[in-house]
Formats: sequence, structure tokens, C-alpha cells
Amino acid sequence: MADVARAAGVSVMTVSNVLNDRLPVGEPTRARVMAAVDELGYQVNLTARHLRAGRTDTIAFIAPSFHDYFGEVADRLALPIEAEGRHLVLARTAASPEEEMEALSAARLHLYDGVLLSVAGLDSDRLERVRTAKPLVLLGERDAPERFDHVRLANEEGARLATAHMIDGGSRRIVALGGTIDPGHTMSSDRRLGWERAMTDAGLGVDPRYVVPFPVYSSAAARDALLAVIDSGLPFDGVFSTTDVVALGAISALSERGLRIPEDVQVTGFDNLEMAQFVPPGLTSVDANHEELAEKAVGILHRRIAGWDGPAEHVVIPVRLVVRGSTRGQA
Amino acid sequence: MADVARAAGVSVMTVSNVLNDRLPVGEPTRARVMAAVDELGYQVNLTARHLRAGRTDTIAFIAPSFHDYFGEVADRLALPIEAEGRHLVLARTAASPEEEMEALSAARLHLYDGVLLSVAGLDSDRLERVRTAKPLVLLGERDAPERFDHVRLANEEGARLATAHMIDGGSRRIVALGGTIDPGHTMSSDRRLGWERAMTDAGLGVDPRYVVPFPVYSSAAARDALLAVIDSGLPFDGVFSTTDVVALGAISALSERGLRIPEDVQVTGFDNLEMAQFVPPGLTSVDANHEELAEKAVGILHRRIAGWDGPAEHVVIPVRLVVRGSTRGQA
DNA sequence: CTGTTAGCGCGTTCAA
DNA sequence: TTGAACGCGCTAACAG
Repeated sequence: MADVARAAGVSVMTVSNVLNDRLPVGEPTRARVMAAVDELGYQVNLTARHLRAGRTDTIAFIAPSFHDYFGEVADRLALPIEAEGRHLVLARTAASPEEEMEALSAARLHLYDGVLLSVAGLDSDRLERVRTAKPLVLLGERDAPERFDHVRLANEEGARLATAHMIDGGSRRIVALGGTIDPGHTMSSDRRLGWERAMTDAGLGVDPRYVVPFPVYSSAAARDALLAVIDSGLPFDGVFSTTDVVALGAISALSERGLRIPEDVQVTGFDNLEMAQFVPPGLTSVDANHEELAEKAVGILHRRIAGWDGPAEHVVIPVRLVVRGSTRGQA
Repeated sequence: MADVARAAGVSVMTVSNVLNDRLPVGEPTRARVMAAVDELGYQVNLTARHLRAGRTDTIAFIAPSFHDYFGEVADRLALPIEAEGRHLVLARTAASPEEEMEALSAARLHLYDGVLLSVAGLDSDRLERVRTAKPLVLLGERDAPERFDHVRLANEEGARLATAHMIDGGSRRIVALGGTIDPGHTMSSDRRLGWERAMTDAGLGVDPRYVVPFPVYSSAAARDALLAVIDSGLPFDGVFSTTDVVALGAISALSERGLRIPEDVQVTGFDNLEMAQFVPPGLTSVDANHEELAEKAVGILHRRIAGWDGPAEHVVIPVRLVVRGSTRGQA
């Protein structure tokens, strides 16, 4: 910037004023400055600007990975953020356990004006240790310290809807694929709870053999788990899948064993990812309402950044069932 | 930091030295400093550190969206980047055409030590205008100015492999779904070219009616396009899809019209996304070799950041066909 | 081992 | 309308 000023025969402040349209600058001066800028290929140093300004106009979304669900959510989050003139960047929570959530270090969080943090893959210990002076909104389906703003889905209700819908369609023995019986609230236990409630409401027993947990929510793990169930001979005629990615694994397993969807087995997912529309015969799924989720979470964050200082908000986003070919019956 | 120094009764440099393990610091002093740090909840300001250091130890991957292909690639890119002790962040090229690639402004690129830029969705004009002093490596399947380092896939060869494989399996009339007849090299025209070569090699004619272009590579667009083909009565027994996402749309359309895969119609994709393994009957796809792609692209970028100054590299990553249930015949 | 000085590049504040 | 001084928070280099 000093170089530009020298080349144009003005002070650095005049350059700054020209570039930011701040104070009025004489037309001939402005022209000389712009010429010098072009000549030298000058570009502002945003790092310096950020230091000076004390803000970066950037919000980070931090999630365990960039795949599937997180990618789709991120694209949604971008809209309200960009609408406010800020930027969105994504970062991963450190993959290596050694690094102890490097991406979550207080210092790194400091690089952004605010942070949207997915709680997936973070245990309560880690969450408890997250410290930051900057605004932070949690996103996701597990219990977290009360002090944080937190936006999550109506997991139990969504799971209940999906399961009840399969019961309406004639299923009586429904596997809760990816469900767990954790204490406290996690995505898998909340959704299992909804499944349980639907079964109970319908007067069907809750048999623990139908709760099939696995460690990681991948299609591969889901597929293997359901293959094992099929091969064990346990009879079932419905699969409530904890997520769409899990449902895809289930569909793969059923197809491999020659079971027809929905004739032999109904299947539901959760999240309503884009692929749910296209995987034959169309996956009935609980719509995670990414639009409203993004709107709410980003809204809270923007208010916090603006200095709002109310008590921590805990928002539950309503969900709805989207019925497709993988189930019988009506919505 | 000054506050910490005051509280500990030392100079700011000592605080800095303690925090960075730079110069040796006496044990009692160090203890007092750490106590003050804890007390005050102090955290380094990375913005200031970056300004001072002239680098951010951060690499950006900039792509049109965070979905599907880009999310999977990003997760791969993270590995070699983190292995070198740097951080990866993702940013989107501005969605709104008005904003004129805000994310690509030279100033923003300056925030990172280096940039991996997906050329998808950027026309040559925009690419031509990209200026940055910082190292930048292009990723993706279209022509770009020679002056850039560029890593892309063996698109034509991959498409040829996939198409030839379907011909081996008995298909004679193969739709190039998402193919185009652009001048120059784009993803869709290169892949269409490979399809064409396989057809020609096999002595099958190349009928332009079998090239089905559409504007955006979504499953929805692909589905609609293939439905139109089916309903037009044009006979076909194979679908070479430009991407896996396109293939998913094709599978959806075929299923909706009651056509069996692979008995009535063989289908191939390109990218070998994770879902390709799970969508029944398993999608035969050209493996985009994300691992090698990431290795090469990040390798070049790291060398550039280290100051290496060779001529622009243009790397083509070899691909291979992964055969699954959506086609007959052997690999 | 610890402190002082200086400057990374910008923009706010005040003076001219 | 333009310029000079100052400091955002940090660390390299040197002095003590």
C-alpha cells in the first residue's frame, strides 16, 4: 500500500480512502491511485484489515467431515450467511485423536466472527472443554452444556412419525437400524425412542433384538449390520433407519438378499438428503428441514455477533415425513 | 497478551516465548505466566500472528458447492494437508452471479498460503481473470490457462473404458447422458469423446441423438432428461452417465419406467462416489482416484508454498473401472 | 534467561 | 480534500 501511495504521489491514507470509498477523494487523485493499483497489481491484505478491524466477517461451520449430510447442511447455511454479507468457511474437527480437536482450539475459533459447530462426533467431555469468547451455536442431535445456544431436530417425533407410518402400512416387526439405548440424549437414542413410542402406541411389543446399533453411521456399517440380521433369521418387515446414509446401506443389504422394497420390507430414512428422491423406489424419509435449521442457527449467530446477550437458546426444529416408494400407505 | 505479561510481572516477549516454547524460559517464570494465562483466559490472536508471520498455515479448497463430489474430494484433500501440519478450509464460489466470484477475489485468496480451486462452474473468462500472488492449483475437467498448475482426470479414457465395458456386456445403443459436443475440453465433452471412441472402436455408429446434454449435473436434471428419451421411443440398452450423480438420476428414471438394470439397460457412472457401492444393483463407475488426485494436487501446492518455481504442471490422473451390478460382463 | 525495539499492513483519529 | 501519527496483537532480532 505504501508502494502504491508512493507511485501515485499521495499518502497511504488516500489510497485507503480510494479503495474503500470512505472519505471523498478528488477525481484526478483517485484516477492516479487506481492507475498505480493496476500497475503494481496491488491487493489489500485482508489479514491486516481483519486485525485492524477486530473482525473477519467470516463464519465457520465445523463438522466431523465434509460428506453427505454435512455438505448438504453447509450449502444451506451459506445462504443466510451470505445474505448478511458475511462469508462461510468449512473446517473439519481434527481427524487424528492425537490432535485433540485442533480445529476447535480457542485460538482457531478466534479467527472467525462466529462459529457453527456440529456436535456430531463430539462427546460431552470435549464439548465441555470448548471455550471461546466468540459467539458459537451448536448444531446437532445430542445433549450439550446448557450454556450454549443449540439448534436441533425433533428427533423423537420424526422417528415416531416414520415408524407409525410403516405400521400403518402393515409392518409389525420393525428393525431400528442404528438405534442405541444410550443414557441421555444422542441422535441414535432419541430416534430409537421415537421408534419405541410408535411401537408401543400401536400396541406392538418392543423387542430389544430389533435395536441394531453400530459404531459409525456409514452405509457400509449399516449394510453389514442388516445382512447379519437377515442371516440370523430374525423375522422383520420394516427397517427404521437412523439416517438416510444408513437407509442406503439397508437398501443395499435387502437388495442383495433378494428382499423387495416395500413389498417384503418397508424402509424409512432420516434427513431427506437429495439422494433419497432418486434411490429406487424412492426413500421415505423424515425431512430434516435444513432450510429452517439454517435460518434459525444463523439467525441466532448473527444476533450474538451483533452483541445480543440473551440467555442461551435451545431450539427444536419441527420435522415432517416425506413419503416415497419405500413404504406403503399414505403420509 | 500485555495483560498477561502485567499479571505475571514479565514482559510480553516472555509470554510469547512461554506460549511458543521458543527461547528457554525459567521454570518459575513459566509457571507464573501459565497461571496468568489460565486466570485471564487468554488466547493468542491468530490474526495478529498471521499478519506478523506473513502466512496462515491454511489452504483453501474452493468449489461451487459443498455437495457430493466436492465433499468427498475435500475429505481426501484434508489428509495430505493435515499431514504437513497445515489446515484446510472450504469456501464456495459465490452462488449469485452478481457477486462475481467474491470468494475468488484476489484479496480473499490472499488469506491463505495456497488455494486449490475447482474449475467446475467457472468459464474460461473467469479463470483468465483469476489473479493471485499466492500459489494456486486448479482441479477439474476443463481447459484452463496454461499458466496454472492443473490436475485433472483421464476423462476420455475413463469414459471409453466404461462404454467399452458395456459393449462387451452386449449393449449396442448407448446413451451418453450429460454428454455435450462443446468445442474445447470440458468434462462433458471429454467424457462424450471417450464414449464416442468406444463406439467407433467397436464398429458401432455414433448417432447424435444418443448424446443427451443438460445444463446442470443434478440427479433431477438427469432423471428428467432420460425420462424424455425413454418416452420419445428412441431405443437404447445402455446409459453412460457423465457422473455418478447423473447415473443416480438415470437409475431413478429407468426404475420408474420399469426397465431392469442391467437386464434391459446397463448403466455406468463416473467418480465412484461412496453411494455407488450401495445403490442397487451397485453402480459400475469410473474410479476418479481421489487419493492420487489429492496427493498430487496438494503435493504441487506444498512445493509452491515452499518456494519452488518450476513451470506450471499439468497432471492427468489415471482412472480405472470398478465393475458392479449395473453392468454385465467382466472388468 | 529476560527485556526493548521495531514493524507486519491496515484504518481511525486528528490536524492541516 | 489530504496527510501524519498511532495502534490493532504479535514475534524476530538484538541488547542486557
